[in-house]
Amino acid sequence: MTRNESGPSDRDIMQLPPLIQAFVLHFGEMGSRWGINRTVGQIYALLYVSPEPLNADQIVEALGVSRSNVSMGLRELQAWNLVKVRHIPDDRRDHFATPGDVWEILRVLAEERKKREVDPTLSVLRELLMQAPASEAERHAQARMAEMHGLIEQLTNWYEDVKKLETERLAQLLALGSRVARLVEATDKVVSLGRRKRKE
Amino acid sequence: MTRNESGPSDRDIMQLPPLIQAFVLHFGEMGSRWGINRTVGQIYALLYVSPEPLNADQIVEALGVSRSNVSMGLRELQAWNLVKVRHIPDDRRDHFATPGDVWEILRVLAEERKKREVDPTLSVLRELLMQAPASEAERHAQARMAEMHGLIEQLTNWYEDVKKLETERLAQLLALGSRVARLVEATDKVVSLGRRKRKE
DNA sequence: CTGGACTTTCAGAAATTTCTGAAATCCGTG
DNA sequence: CACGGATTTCAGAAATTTCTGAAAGTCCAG
Repeated sequence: MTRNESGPSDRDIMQLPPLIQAFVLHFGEMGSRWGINRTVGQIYALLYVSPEPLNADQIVEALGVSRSNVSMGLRELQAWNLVKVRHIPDDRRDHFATPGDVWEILRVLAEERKKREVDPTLSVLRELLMQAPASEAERHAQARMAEMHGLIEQLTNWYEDVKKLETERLAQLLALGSRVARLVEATDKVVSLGRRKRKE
Repeated sequence: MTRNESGPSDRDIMQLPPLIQAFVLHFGEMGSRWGINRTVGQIYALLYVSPEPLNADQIVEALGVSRSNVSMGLRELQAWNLVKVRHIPDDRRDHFATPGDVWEILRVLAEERKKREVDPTLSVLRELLMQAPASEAERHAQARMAEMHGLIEQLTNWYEDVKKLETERLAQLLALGSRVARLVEATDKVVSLGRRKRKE
């Protein structure tokens, strides 16, 4: 039974508590800077602060957007692995929730953004670097591309590496911040000392 | 998505070497995923691989877009600190170039994206966390916001920390990858051992 | 000043993205 | 297998963003 009360007036966000409304609206506006649209941002924010999974109609009512828009938004969020379907006993409708652990969310975000924003460029660069330059201009361009490729590869290698760490260790590393540099410095000395015996 | 498919229109990119053209076109298409528009992406790519600074008209000719569009694109890239003006002796026109060092570019990008994508959210979260929750729903929402805020703050603190490192050290750190975790682990032991006697 | 080389601004056109309602599809039940 | 609730699809409407040409602005040499 759908208790679909027609909205009292306009299409605005309805009776959400002000705190939640502010949060949802902010994510909606931020959405564009993050490459997602307003509705998707709002849906995500709403699910993120919701104590239990919501179904599509609840989202429609809370945000005041069309059912089909919510459907598409949820679809996109699922493609991003940012929401998952939960089933509630004795309820045929799909319910949706965000992962509870913020670290998990961070991992998913990093992974997906890398997949969409970095990997394609990396692969184009690789391809272009394979070709033989046909002029001085192309040679120079390729050298620049090689620089870019090298940097991105270093970054992604590092990322692939640290993403394997358990959250516990990751947090420790974060907490260390640049103090870790001192460690590296120390290691560096040891290494370069060792190297000096053979070379230089 | 793409407008200029294979039309031999005179508005297309002109006599760029194929390698450079491919690079420029890729950055144009990637632009949308990066929150910049096609022209801005293309301008950046073009300047990035150019051996010397270009003036606006050269960009117009290379990309086949309007002069005003180039002007706006350059303006945006300058706002991002991704291109700088260079002056060529005996030439009144402004010339533009990207920073040569890819690490410098990385720093600029990180800084600007943080400024645009993270800082506003952090400040909204802080503000919302100050308010007294008026209901159980708000209380729960605030708890979730606090989790998010905590994580973002940890990340930005880490970032503020490591961005101070010289490129040299930064590269070392990257190269270490997750092996740094072992160092941390070891240090952890040493430190906790040492703490019983003395420090550092 | 004035003329000309260079650049920016801006209103509207063009392109793209987002959103919607209606229709179609799916799927378990009676 | 027909019914009905739940969901998705999709064509077009609405909103937003990007792009352009024309006009205005800037700056300097003469």
